[in-house]
Amino acid sequence: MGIYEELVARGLIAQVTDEKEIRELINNGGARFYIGFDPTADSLHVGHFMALCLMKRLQMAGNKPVVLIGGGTGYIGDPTGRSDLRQMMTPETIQHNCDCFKEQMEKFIEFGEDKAIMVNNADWLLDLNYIEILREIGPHFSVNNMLRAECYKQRMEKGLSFLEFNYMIMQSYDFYYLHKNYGCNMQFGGDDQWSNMLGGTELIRKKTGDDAYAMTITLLLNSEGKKMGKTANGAVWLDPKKTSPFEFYQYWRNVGDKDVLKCIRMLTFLPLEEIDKMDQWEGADLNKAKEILAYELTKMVHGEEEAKRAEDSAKALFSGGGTLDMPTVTITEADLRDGKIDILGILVASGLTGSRSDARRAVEQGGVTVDDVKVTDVKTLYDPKDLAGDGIVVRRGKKSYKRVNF
RNA sequence: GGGCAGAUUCCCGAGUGGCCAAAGGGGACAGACUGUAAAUCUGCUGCAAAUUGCUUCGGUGGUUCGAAUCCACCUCUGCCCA
Repeated sequence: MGIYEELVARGLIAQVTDEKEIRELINNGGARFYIGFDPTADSLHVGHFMALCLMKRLQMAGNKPVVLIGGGTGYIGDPTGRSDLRQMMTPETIQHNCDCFKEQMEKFIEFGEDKAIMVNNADWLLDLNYIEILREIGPHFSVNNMLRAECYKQRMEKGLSFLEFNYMIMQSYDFYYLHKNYGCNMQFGGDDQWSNMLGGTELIRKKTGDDAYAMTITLLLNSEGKKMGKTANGAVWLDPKKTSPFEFYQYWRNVGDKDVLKCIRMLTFLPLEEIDKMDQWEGADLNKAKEILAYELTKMVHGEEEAKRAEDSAKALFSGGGTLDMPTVTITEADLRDGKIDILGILVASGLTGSRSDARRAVEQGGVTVDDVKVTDVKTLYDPKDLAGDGIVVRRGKKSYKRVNF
């Protein structure tokens, strides 16, 4: 089975420009492909992770990856899939984000001579001359066609600025530039990037007469059609400072039944035969699949040691027993009132609730536990002396808990 | 540049002088049931020294005993015309 067939079997491929040619190309290791990453935040998230894994798979099949960091396109902002105007980022933020991306990527992809290379489109986009570029590539774009593209259609009602309108052109130019200077013949991207990517293949054909290909990766959607890798507080980040390994583990441990196998297929490197076996699992057995998913992904992102710790903590927390390794918060003198602290104060100080009102509600609804004993009185007081040493374990709801000491 | 419409709490969206911390829905959170899933039911969703008080309806000023609601100016967004 070639790499192309494997990608299909894993459900990773969404759209391709020319199936036959692309299969031929990547199965024989002939692709020099790029994936672009726009530095919209200071950490990569799950969506990027998928793309990086795809790079790795293709690289293992002998293809040459080019990581393109959008230090230049970050100045514009991709309107795709957004209903409102992106906030413009300052050059400093963009630079900072690029640096963060670079650091994280180096953990997944090997860069170097004859391996993967990393480029930043700031290097060529920022110096473009407006008139020159207009004359060079402007004639090859039809505004009529662009307006018909799905990504802009969605914005026709809410408004689309000229700035954002140019995003597609810049991305197309990137592909063209990489084709000319690095022999890049293929682009990968999220399925929402389809129109932007087609812009590139067409520009290349019009400018050089060469064929270039594009292929999109299936967006990881859950059974309700929502993007996965998002929580109420934002994305699931790869940076352990933004999403702790435990939270990361829990996110995957908690995916819905209908989504587990899809995630395992798309995100892990487990052999397909093994996954097909899991496909037979039903009901409570699926819990095992979730453990595997969570463990595998945590291992890939944070390393084996962290994955084990997250797994142990989860087991201790949900299956009872065992002292677990948990986030600890230390109460300070400033949190005390008359030498003591009440339960509400503890909840707020530990970050388990956002405000005292919020904490009060949590207690009133019976959602707060201290050392496994339900707290029923909002006015319960604690003496800091009792919190010395190991302190107490405060739990809010089923899944959030903190150790609190003084 | 001209005309019109609009900006309400996490989101959508009602409210057009007091009964408004603001309907309804979604989401989030908590409880029950479970398998750390889904579905369902219940509660809850500005802040606090908590049967009360304080701050909030794009911004700033004003009218009024009283303003999310009325007036003036400003900012932003959409539509139409240029």
